[in-house]
Amino acid sequence: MLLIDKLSGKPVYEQIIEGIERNILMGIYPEESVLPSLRELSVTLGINPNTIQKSYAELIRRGVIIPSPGSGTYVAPDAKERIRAAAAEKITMLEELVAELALADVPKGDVLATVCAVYARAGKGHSPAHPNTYEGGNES
Amino acid sequence: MLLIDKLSGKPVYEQIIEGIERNILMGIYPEESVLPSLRELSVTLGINPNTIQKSYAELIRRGVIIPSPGSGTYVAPDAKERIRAAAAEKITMLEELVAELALADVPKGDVLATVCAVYARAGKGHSPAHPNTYEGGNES
DNA sequence: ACAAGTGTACTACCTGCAATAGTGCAGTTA
DNA sequence: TAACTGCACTATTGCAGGTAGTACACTTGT
Repeated sequence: MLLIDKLSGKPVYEQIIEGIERNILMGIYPEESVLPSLRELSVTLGINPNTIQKSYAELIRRGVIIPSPGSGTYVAPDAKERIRAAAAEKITMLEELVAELALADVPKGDVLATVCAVYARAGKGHSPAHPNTYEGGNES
Repeated sequence: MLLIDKLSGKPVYEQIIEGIERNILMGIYPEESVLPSLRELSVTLGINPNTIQKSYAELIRRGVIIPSPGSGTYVAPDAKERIRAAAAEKITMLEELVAELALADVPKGDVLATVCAVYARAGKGHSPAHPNTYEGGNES
């Protein structure tokens, strides 16, 4: 399920985007499956349909999901790949954040330890090599 | 000098806060020295005095700078310490960002390499222990 | 053919935040 | 005293996030 925190200060439509991408990466929304409809998500999340649509529109723009008017909105066959490619650009953000920490004399060891801890928690400490072993293709 | 990018999307007053903190950490604004007056900064940056004051007010709230009405605004004697303490809390942000990267299968090695590269560039790769021995940087 | 559900596209409105603009006041300093 | 300082206040503009409601064209299942 998607969890929305209206008090987090973070725009709701961004939370929805991140939540959907997370669900896709975790396999909760498998590639080529149907997403909840705008109105359905709107009801379950208690959020205006227009806000949902804003999120969907952005994901469509990124090629992560594909709309099929009258039928529904589907997870793109290469959704995970696209999400990963976009996420890789977050390395830039990482650089900026680490630069601030370095400037503030946060020990390099602390930062490295934090990174390792997070990866350990995520259970992805090993190199992923080629994550191409996934599900069989069919589509509408 | 402080550089403000009005097109960055980042609020100007935040850029001013970060710029001043950076200048303090780098010794450009030494502890206990006088900061530019509201009106002076307003002119040199081409920004409304109220915006500058908003930035100063936040830094005052954090105890990083100390106002002396009629006289000027001064860098707190323990300004660097306070800034560093606040910056250490950015570890939380680091955790969140790294978690996203991990989820997107960005190799742990890439992240670690990025961290090391940034620290090397910053010239702070060695344990800081007690960072009270360096710089006499000044300028204005 | 029909009804229900789908995505899409609008317009209008409210709210809060960032920023500008201007004025005035009290304190400090030379 | 004059000039500077920080401080406080109001008003206004612009923009982004979000809500609300409507309408339309398409697909699907019966």
